[in-house]
Amino acid sequence: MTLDFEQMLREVALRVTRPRVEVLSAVHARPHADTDSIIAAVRTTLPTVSHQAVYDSLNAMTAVGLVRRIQPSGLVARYESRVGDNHHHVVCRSCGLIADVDCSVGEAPCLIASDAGGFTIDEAEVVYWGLCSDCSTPGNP
Amino acid sequence: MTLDFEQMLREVALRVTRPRVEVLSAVHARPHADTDSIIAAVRTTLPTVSHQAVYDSLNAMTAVGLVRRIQPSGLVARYESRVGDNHHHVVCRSCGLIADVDCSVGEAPCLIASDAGGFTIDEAEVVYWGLCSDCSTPGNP
DNA sequence: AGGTTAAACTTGACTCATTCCAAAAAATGG
DNA sequence: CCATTTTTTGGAATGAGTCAAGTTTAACCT
Repeated sequence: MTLDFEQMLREVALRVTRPRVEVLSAVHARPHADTDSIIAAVRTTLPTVSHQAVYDSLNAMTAVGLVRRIQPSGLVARYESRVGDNHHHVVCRSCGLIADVDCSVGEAPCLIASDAGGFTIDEAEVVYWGLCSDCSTPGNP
Repeated sequence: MTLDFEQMLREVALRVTRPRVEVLSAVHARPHADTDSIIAAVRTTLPTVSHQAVYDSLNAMTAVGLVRRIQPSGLVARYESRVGDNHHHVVCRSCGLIADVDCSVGEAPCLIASDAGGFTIDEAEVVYWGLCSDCSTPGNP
């Protein structure tokens, strides 16, 4: 499995380093994890990584589109490996759980290709807010 | 004009204080302003307000729906007075300029009433990313 | 009106995610 | 395998936002 990730890094012209491989692996293993969780996960196999190396890796991989950063209002940044498609997210207001949602209105790109107010739009980001099934069960405020 | 804002505060059962009136006025005067700008604006007429009072006012007014907080990924919180309708925002990747966009796909609530993956959704938040007309002019990266 | 009380405000310290920095280490390319 | 360039390290810094103790004030009551 490690080879997979090395390959993916090379394909986007990023140098292959242990921290990057482990970070990429961690993001694949736990979708929607925040930076702290990823640092913790990486340290189980690579105990000495600095938090900075993880931040750098995540930024570099986000920049080339290997991973995707999601950051709903008021929450810390989270990362996922599902990239390239056009899915969105549901966030639980109570516990912060995030789940994927496929684009439901309109077709694939979910994007206004035209410009609005002179803006040239290249991405539409949708966040749905609500309660997950656990939190909407009677008894949880 | 001051009376207007006092009235609005009373209608939502918030105590009428100078800081609140001035904050509300500032949010109306400059849509999409961030907290710092609002603090600065309020201090032109009320030089001694603490930043905490402004934060508190904004939180209280956001909680009752008198103002709306918007917080695109990576940017600081911004506030606007246009509430109750269902408009969204375009954000310029280059300069951070924000403009309003009316709901364009689907009808008014822009909301999946059904539940996705067990979630009970109550709000759909859409952010369009791109470049404003100034920043997409040749010459600006 | 004047007193009472709960809500707001002030001040200043503090948190915490994220970034900056300079030196040390490691990964490619020749 | 060595030189060059990029990463990683470790620690300090930044900055939006929050917390808490004590004081002030708006709103309610008679």
